[in-house]
Amino acid sequence: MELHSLYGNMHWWPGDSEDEIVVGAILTQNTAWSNVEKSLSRIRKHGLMSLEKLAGMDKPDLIGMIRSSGFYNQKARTIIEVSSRILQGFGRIEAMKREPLGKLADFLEPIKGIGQETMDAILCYALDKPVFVVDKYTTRLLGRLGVKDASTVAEIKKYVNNSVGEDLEKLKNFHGLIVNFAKEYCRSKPLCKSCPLLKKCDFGLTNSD
DNA sequence: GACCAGGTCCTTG
DNA sequence: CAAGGACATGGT
Repeated sequence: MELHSLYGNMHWWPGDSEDEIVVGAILTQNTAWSNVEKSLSRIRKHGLMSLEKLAGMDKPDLIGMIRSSGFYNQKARTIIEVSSRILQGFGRIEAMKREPLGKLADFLEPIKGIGQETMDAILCYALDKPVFVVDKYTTRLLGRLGVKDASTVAEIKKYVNNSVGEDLEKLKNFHGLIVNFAKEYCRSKPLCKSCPLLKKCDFGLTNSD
């Protein structure tokens, strides 16, 4: 709620297509978004920004394009693997969206290189499933705000679901707001003490959202 | 030069 | 299950 008033609405997750969101979700693992953007535009420029094209790429070629995002060996492998599995299992993202959340989670979960957060990001932002994405910022923020019953990822999800329910747009928005907020105020590990929001939120976030 | 970024996997105790 | 290391580039 507080964050909302500061930044307003946003659809969030940069990316023109669902395919690009999937790729971005993998590339951004422990990596600054500015580095990810370079990789994405390189892929786009070569006309390869589709799961179909990516699935058929040679790993060295893909590595050449995503080098700036770091961890390029694992990420290239993951991108190719995810792309070909989706292609084989569903044909394309559109078809995937019609499947139930549980089935999609079971499909994504065993893929190497797709961890909890990446999976949630794909489910939420590419597949429109009502899942709240918990990242390092979220844990830190709620921790700093003194939300005690929300110290594990699972607890945080439950906590957020209690306040925003299954409203897809709100879930998308809330994670986006946290990331934006964090980028401005939370450069260092302990959340910035001079942040105006945190002062207010010692009351705010805990019981509204 | 050190530290960090919208993590994940694998190995140890 | 918690902790520790590896993976890697680019910005401050």
